[in-house]
Amino acid sequence: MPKKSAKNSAVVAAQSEDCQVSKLSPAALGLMADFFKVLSETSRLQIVCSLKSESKNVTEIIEMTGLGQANVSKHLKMLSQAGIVSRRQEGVCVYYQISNPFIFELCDLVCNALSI
Amino acid sequence: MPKKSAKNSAVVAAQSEDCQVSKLSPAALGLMADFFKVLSETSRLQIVCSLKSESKNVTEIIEMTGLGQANVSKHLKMLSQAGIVSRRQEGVCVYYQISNPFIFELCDLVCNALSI
DNA sequence: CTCAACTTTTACTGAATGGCAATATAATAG
DNA sequence: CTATTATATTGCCATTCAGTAAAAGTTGAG
Repeated sequence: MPKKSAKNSAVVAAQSEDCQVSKLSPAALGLMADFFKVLSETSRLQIVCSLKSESKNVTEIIEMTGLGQANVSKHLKMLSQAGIVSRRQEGVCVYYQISNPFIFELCDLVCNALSI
Repeated sequence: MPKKSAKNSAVVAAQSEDCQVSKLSPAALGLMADFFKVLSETSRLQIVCSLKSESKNVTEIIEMTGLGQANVSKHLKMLSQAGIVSRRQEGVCVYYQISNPFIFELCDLVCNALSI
């Protein structure tokens, strides 16, 4: 089983033992902490959820979430820098989409663990 | 009917459809955000990792992580309130242990996704 | 070109929080 | 009882950051 093919699905990778958090250096844990931090705000989770079914432009995200325009723009920048969403410009509109559906698997995992 | 053969881990929960993050109310997303926030600090991840193999008392955690005493105490309180660790007193010592090993599956999932 | 629509950036404020030192509390030994 | 060890709490400071309004930047239409 080559690692390279396993990387296609984050879940598969988790079931193999390529990486174990308990072996990481504090610096590596910092990267992981940064990732969790991006998901640690309700507004950003709302934005992620609004992109579940299809890509949307900023105005559509604003309408779906009810968040302020400047706020959505900043959150999208953070989500983009974290690799969670990707950006695509079409004319005057900018569309965002989920980069890796792994994020929904992760959230559903937590959702079930918390029995929300 | 499960898609694939048995997988006896929290991943199974993610593959079933008990809960989907995309259907949650903002309030429910807030609970999830709070959970991620607990994991969004390097120090707390260090503490969690120090408890991977066995339960430890506060002094042992301080020694393993190199963090300050007051800090460790506060972080343990947060981890405890989040249900990630549990507390057990033995004489003058207080031992903490991971409440649910699910947390390591979660972290390993992220660890692989980030290719750390 | 100008104008309008869409998005990003900047400047600001208030709230939350990590780390630290000092103090307080708890349990046990002597 | 007092002393010691272990843990928890409090007060303070510096930093981070979500939210907002205003300004700036970008794109396409006419």
